[in-house]
Parts: sequence; C-alpha cells; structure tokens
Amino acid sequence: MPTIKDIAKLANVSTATVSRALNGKLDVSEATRKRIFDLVEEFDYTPNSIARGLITKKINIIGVVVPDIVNPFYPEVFRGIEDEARGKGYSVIYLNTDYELGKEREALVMLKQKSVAGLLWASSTTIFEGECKKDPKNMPIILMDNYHDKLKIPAVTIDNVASAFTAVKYLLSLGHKSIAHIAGNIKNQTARDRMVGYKMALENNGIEFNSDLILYTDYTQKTAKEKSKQFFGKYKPTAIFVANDIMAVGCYEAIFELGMSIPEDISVMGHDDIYISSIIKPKLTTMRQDKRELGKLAARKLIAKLDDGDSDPNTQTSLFLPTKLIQRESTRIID
Amino acid sequence: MPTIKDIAKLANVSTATVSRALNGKLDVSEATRKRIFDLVEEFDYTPNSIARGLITKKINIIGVVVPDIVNPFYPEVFRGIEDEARGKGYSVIYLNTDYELGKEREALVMLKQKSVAGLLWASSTTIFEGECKKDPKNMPIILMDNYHDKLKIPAVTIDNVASAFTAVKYLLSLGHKSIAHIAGNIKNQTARDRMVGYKMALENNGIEFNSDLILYTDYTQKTAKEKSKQFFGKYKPTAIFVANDIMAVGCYEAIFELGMSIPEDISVMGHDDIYISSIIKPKLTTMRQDKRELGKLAARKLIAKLDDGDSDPNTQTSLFLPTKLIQRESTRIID
DNA sequence: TTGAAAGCGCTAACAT
DNA sequence: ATGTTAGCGCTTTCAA
Repeated sequence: MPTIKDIAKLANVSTATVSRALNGKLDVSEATRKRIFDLVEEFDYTPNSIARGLITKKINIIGVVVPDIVNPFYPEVFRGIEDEARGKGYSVIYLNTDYELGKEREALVMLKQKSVAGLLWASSTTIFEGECKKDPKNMPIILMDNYHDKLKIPAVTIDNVASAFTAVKYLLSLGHKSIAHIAGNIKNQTARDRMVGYKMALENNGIEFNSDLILYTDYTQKTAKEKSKQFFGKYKPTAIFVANDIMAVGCYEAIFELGMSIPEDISVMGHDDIYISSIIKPKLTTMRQDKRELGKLAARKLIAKLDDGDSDPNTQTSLFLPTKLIQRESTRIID
Repeated sequence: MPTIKDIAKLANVSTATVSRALNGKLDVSEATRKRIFDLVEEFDYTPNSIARGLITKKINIIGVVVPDIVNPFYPEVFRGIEDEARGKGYSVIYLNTDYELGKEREALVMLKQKSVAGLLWASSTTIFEGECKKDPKNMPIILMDNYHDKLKIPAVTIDNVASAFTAVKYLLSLGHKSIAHIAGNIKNQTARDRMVGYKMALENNGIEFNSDLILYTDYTQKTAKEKSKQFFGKYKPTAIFVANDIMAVGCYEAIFELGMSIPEDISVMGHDDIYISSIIKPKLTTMRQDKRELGKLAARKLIAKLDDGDSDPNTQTSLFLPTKLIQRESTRIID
C-alpha cells in the first residue's frame, strides 16, 4: 500500500503539499494538484485513516447505539444510516444496549475510546445527562426515535403525541368508546408521548381517561402478551391501542389464546408498521413511520455537523417526521 | 484523557515499560507491574487504539459484511457477533452489500482502508477469489452462512445438504410424492447445497428429480411470490420445500391469492426459522438454525485467530452447525 | 528488568 | 504556493 511519502516523492513535492491537495486546501497550484491526483489515481492511494485519526482525534466512523437490532424496528433504521454514511465516506459501528443503562454507558466508553467521530443514539431510557454534556464538541450526538426535553441535543424522531392522537382518533371515529392502551416503557420519552396522545384524543372526544385501561410494559412482545392475557380476563374494551407493533403481536397471541377474534371481538391498532404487520393475520392497522428515512436523516444531520461544524443551522435543530395511518384488517366499525 | 506518558511519569518509569506491562510482556518486575496497574485503575486509563493501530496496522474492530440487515435472518446473527466481540474488546463495523458483487468489493476496500483487524463475511455470491487471497495474513476472513470449495477460507455455517435432506425426507415421510422446490440464488453455495439435499432425498426415495418443479429465485420474498403464482397455475404438487422462510412467506401469499389453503391444498416447508415463521398463519414448518450461535462462533473463531495467530488449530477449520426440524402447521400427512 | 530513541502515516504550524 | 519541522500516542528495537 502506497503512503503519502510515495506520492510526494513521485510528484516531486513535500508530503505537506500532497496532504493539502488531498484535503482540498485552496493554496495548491492547479498543476501540482493535477499531478498529485493523477498519481493518486494511478497508484490507487488512499490515505491511512488511522494515521489521520491520530492527529485529528477522529476517525471517519460513526457510532450507532440502539437497544436491540433484533427488534424489527431497527434494521430498517440502520439501513438508512448505513446507506447515507457510506455515501459520505463514513463507516458505522453498531452497539446493542438491551434497554440497559449500564450497557449504554459501556457503549459510550467503547466508542469514545475508539475515537469515533460522532454518535447516533436511539436511547431506550432517558439519556443520562452527564455523559452527554461531556465534551460535546469532540463527539456530537444525534438522538434517534427519542428526544430529550432539557438537554438541547438535536434529534430525529416523529411527533409521537400527534401520531398517537391520530391513531386513537381513528379508533374513536370507528365508534369505539372503550379503548385500552398498552404503553411502552414509560421511562422513555417516546412511550410517554404516545400515552399523552392517547389521552388527548380521548379527552378531546369527551371520554374520561381511565387508568384501569392502561397496561404498562417494557416494550417487549412477551410482556405485552402476558399483561394482555391478564387484562382481558377483567376488562372488555372494544378496542386497544398498542404502543408498538411488536407488542401488538403479543396482544394478538393473548387474544387468540382467549378464544376471541380480531376485529370482531376487539379492534387492535398498532404503531410503527414493521415488516410483520402486513403479514400477520388479520393484517394490523397501524401508524407507519418511515424508519429508513429516519436513519438516513439522522445520519445526514450528524455528518453535516461533522463535516461543516455548526455553520449549518439545522445541525442544531430537531426533526419531527410525519407518520401515516395505515388502515388494514385489525380494526372495524363498532355499532 | 490520560495518555501513556502520564502513567509513565506517575509510575516513575518509561513509557516503554508501561507499554510492556499493559501488553502482558513477561519482562516486567512484579513491583512495577503492580504500580502501573494501580495507576491505570486509578486514572481510568485506556490505551488509545488509534495510536496503537498506527503501529500494529490493525485496530480492534472487526468488519461484518452481509447482504442486507433488513433480511430477518441477519439481525440475529449480528447479535451473536456483537455480543461475542464486545466481550473480547472488539467493536463491529457493519456493511450491507445488497447481494451485489460491486458493493461487496467496495465494502472490502472500505474495510481495508480502515484497517479493521479481520472480516466476518456472509457473501451473497460466490466470493471472488482474488480479493480473498490478497494479504490473507493482514486481514483474516471467516465466512458465515456460506463456504467456499476451492479457497480454504474457514467458515461457520450449517450443513445445508443434510438440512435440506432432512426437510424433504420429512415431507416424504408424510406421504408426499410430488414435491416442488423454490431455490435461492444458485450462484450461492448455500442455495446449491440445499438443492442438492432436496435431490438426494428424492432419489433416496426412488422419486425421479423433475426440473419442472424447481423455481429459481434471487432469495427474495417478492420473487418467490411471483414465481410461485405462475408456477401454481401450471403445476399442482402436494408439497413445496422453500429454500428460506422469507420466500416461504412469498409463497404463502401466492397460495392465498390463488384461493388455495395451507396445508389442505399444499404443504409448505421452509428453512431457517426466522422470527415471523412462528407468527404467520399457519405457522411454518421449517428447519431451525441457531443464528445467534452462528454469529457468536464465527466471531469467536475470528478473534481467536486475531489474538492467538494460527497456533490454535481450529482457527483454520470450518464449522458446520446442526439444524433442527421444527414441525408446525404448514405441513400435513397426505392420504 | 528497564530506558532511550526511532518511527508508524499523517497534519498543522511556521517559514519562505 | 510550497517546504521544513514537530508531533499525535503508542510500540519496538537496541543498549544498558
């Protein structure tokens, strides 16, 4: 593998000049620039990013931290990130945190130690403030699928309140009056927001919020199934809004095991529109979010910050993407 | 962040000694070793992996190359890899290749440029030989979910011939005589092997192989659906063995759209046992492979090679994991 | 057992 | 517009 020295020698210039040319500095003459680039081409030279990293304290790798790649929501987000990052010359390091604060912290340490340029973070819990404020300049962070009220960390997510509102509003428009809600982990801003949207829609329609109709979970299919099974023993709502599709699957299982049917006995509404939602029977009515786009825009925002600093104003702001109601077979009009 | 210099100064030794102690060289006195490690502990010092990488030409990151993380098979493999790698102090860079040779080549270049220590490679097509033979010492490769006949690259995969054989044998044991096969991309060794197993089982039971009953695909759900729909217009086998579960879903769709039912009109057998296979209706009978284990063992093999060189003999050999028949609802006894 | 010194490949002042 | 020099944080000869 050729080094910058080889190119310098062949071009009859110093390594500094080659470095300047390669990094697009303006003070290089056209002639030498061309000479250098021709050589680079000819010998297929690529700068050693490790050596560069030693100086700049940064390597062109971005870290992605998510709860669990096995959760069908994340692979799509990841594709969006990887596609965008690769196009801009960045690679992606991926870490799972299993919804555990300890692993999140550990992930952060690993990533810092590896000098990644920046972070894309889908935190499962409310982000711990200390870590995030520490050298924010050295390692910019963009939150995904979550945001933080107090800290001003830019985020790319959806408007969860509005989205849940739309979902429940739809259920109401179908004539449902007794609507339960399976909430996610309420340590999570996203889960809280979806519950807020649920409440708002209810109150907006003159229906009183009933805390008995709320099932608290940890966002997993298993828990959703267990809690649902218990719940339906006691309560008979005509509809249920589930905070994500994976839990809706758990809810389906419970309903079927109890000998009930969807949507005849109960309408089920999910959220996210993951891959399986259109495959399960009955097909799940849900709110679609464009997961790939989410990843792409988050990566774009981070890389903009990395490459251009904070000159671009929208590297500092958050983005709230729209969601879309997908009507399928799991909901019905109630008489 | 403290550097090796800081530790050296505090310990009253040279940086060389600190380096030696940290790298477990034997020629450091117990006293100084302890002094150094105490300091390391106290100041939470971690060596800068970039600086180290500049010398060793390696960074403690391993590259993972797969066709598409959105394909539900891979997230689980990835979890296995990440868990194992993290435990051993390695991070993981992930690249998608979309079943395209060009992107595979590009991925390899990126990874080399970033000086990753080694590669875990789930190649979609038969690996291109040139790239793999080039400096194999510098960047060891372990193949996943695939292997290569001619090149002696160690692999971690399953015995696809045996697995497909078992699958089809099961169908035969149910009394089926006319069994179709949806094959994967036959540029791929895995796809070819599964077809071989299919043939062997047939011939083993005195049933002649009929090429009309083979559907060639690119491993995607969409293609599987299209080809199935055409196929079932002309042929009426009583069973079909699909080379993977994602295509089985496509096959389901085709069958349902044609107004047929599973397993009454046709038995469907998949392969892999991905997440959705136990969720779809009817639940899919399939061959389970332990994807997480696959990833874990592949990572373990690679890291063993990285850390211990080729002294450990099983860094050179391939591993063929067993699969397991999972009987569910999509297959039935035929009379 | 330890230290001094060189150098990995690159960038960034500081000169010219 | 270009070259010289120093140095990023670490490992690794070579000496002692």
